[in-house]
Amino acid sequence: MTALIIDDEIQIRRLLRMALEAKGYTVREADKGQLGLQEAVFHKPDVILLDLGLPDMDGVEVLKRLREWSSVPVLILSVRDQESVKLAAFEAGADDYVCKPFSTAELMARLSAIQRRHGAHDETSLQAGPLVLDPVHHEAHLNGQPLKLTPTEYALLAQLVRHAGKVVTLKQLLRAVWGPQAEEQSHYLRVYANHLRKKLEGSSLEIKNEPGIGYRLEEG
Amino acid sequence: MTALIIDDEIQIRRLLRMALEAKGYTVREADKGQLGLQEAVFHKPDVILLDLGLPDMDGVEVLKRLREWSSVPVLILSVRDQESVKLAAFEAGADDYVCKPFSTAELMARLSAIQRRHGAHDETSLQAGPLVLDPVHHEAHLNGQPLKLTPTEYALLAQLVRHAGKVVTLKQLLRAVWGPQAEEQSHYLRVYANHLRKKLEGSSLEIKNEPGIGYRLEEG
DNA sequence: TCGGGTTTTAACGCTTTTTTGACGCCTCAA
DNA sequence: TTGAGGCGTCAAAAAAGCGTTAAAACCCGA
Repeated sequence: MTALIIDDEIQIRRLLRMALEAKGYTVREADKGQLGLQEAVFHKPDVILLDLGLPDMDGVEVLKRLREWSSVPVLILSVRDQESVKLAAFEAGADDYVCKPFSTAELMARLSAIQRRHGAHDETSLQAGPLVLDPVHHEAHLNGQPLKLTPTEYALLAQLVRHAGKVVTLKQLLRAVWGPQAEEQSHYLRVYANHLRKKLEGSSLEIKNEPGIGYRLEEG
Repeated sequence: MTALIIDDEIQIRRLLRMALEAKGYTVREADKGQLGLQEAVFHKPDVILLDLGLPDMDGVEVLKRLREWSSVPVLILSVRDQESVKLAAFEAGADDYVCKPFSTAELMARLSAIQRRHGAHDETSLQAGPLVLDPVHHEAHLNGQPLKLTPTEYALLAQLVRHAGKVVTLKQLLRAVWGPQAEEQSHYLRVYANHLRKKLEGSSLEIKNEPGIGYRLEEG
């Protein structure tokens, strides 16, 4: 997951970089519009944070040029709260518009929202209730405590967390964890669901079974 | 294009209705959460404007219930500018969050933005009146409530929903659900039609029999 | 080669689902 | 009026799926 920040103020870039890296993003920066467009072309970020007040060209212009070839989600940052500017930005294809000064937490939430819509699942921090998975390091934390998982256990749990609350079919799980040739080996799931249930014991999470269909991670 | 407004203040509803109709939307209204959810089930709006301060239930709760079976774009309206509320709303699956009082033009622009994103990838879901089937998760929802179905029940109902309103012949149903070698076992259908009728009881849907021909799912 | 952790396989009793069989109703035609 | 065929209903029998446990096979670093 790569995020591109296009902003001329170094303080803002630092702040955003910290927040984004905490969420697991790889961050790239640009302090000018031209440079930002180049970055977008060469590094294909998964999301762009674009300031409207750039020294070399107008932010809306940057957005228009970008939209000629890319549909990457773009969140606009701006000091200007003028309605005409906002409308122009949305017209040009912005996904959201946030005024400075902004709340970092809200910004991250809005980022997730537009990425969710874009279809590219926000894989930076898999989370379901008190359970947090770190896809990069294959680590898990439950209620802040480290949770030891074998690779197979992790893979299965990750799959369940990705669709937390919803049923994931037996085939989907088996394909994702053991590969397509294991689609019929549903006894694997019984064994590993059992392992995970023991490790999730005492938390608010439950792995429920829908007979003949699949499994579901549920928060009680 | 249909928009659903869920808000208890009639002035707000009037204002939004005018703005939306000017944009060419068909508008539906609800002044309570329960009613809003029902509207969403029956009329499948293309976008929802949801006020958080409803008299009967919390707006975030409405959103959660909605998200159990629908991925329609939702824009939150709220008088509250608290960060925690915003975060909860985004967490629950909101697409945007606007504080009252709002600019109508900006609201329309934001609406366009989230709808633009939504149009990108359409989900495949079977529907017949108040019944929604999700083929990916093998889940069913009736009037927004989860409906528990066994694999065979699901397969049969899916077949009926695919041809909702039309007669499906005995052979077609048996082939689709039990396989070609079961074409003569019309007995199965009587048993399972019975199961489904019980589960659909109280809804507007009926499974009707055409003697000697087949079955038909009808909305009354 | 050994030892540990991990994955796979196997076996048991249990629950849920599917199949089967039985019975009574209704309709239609002889 | 009566009997045959299709239908709805119920419930028991059979099958399939599940949870659990433990042992066997596997893998990898020491």
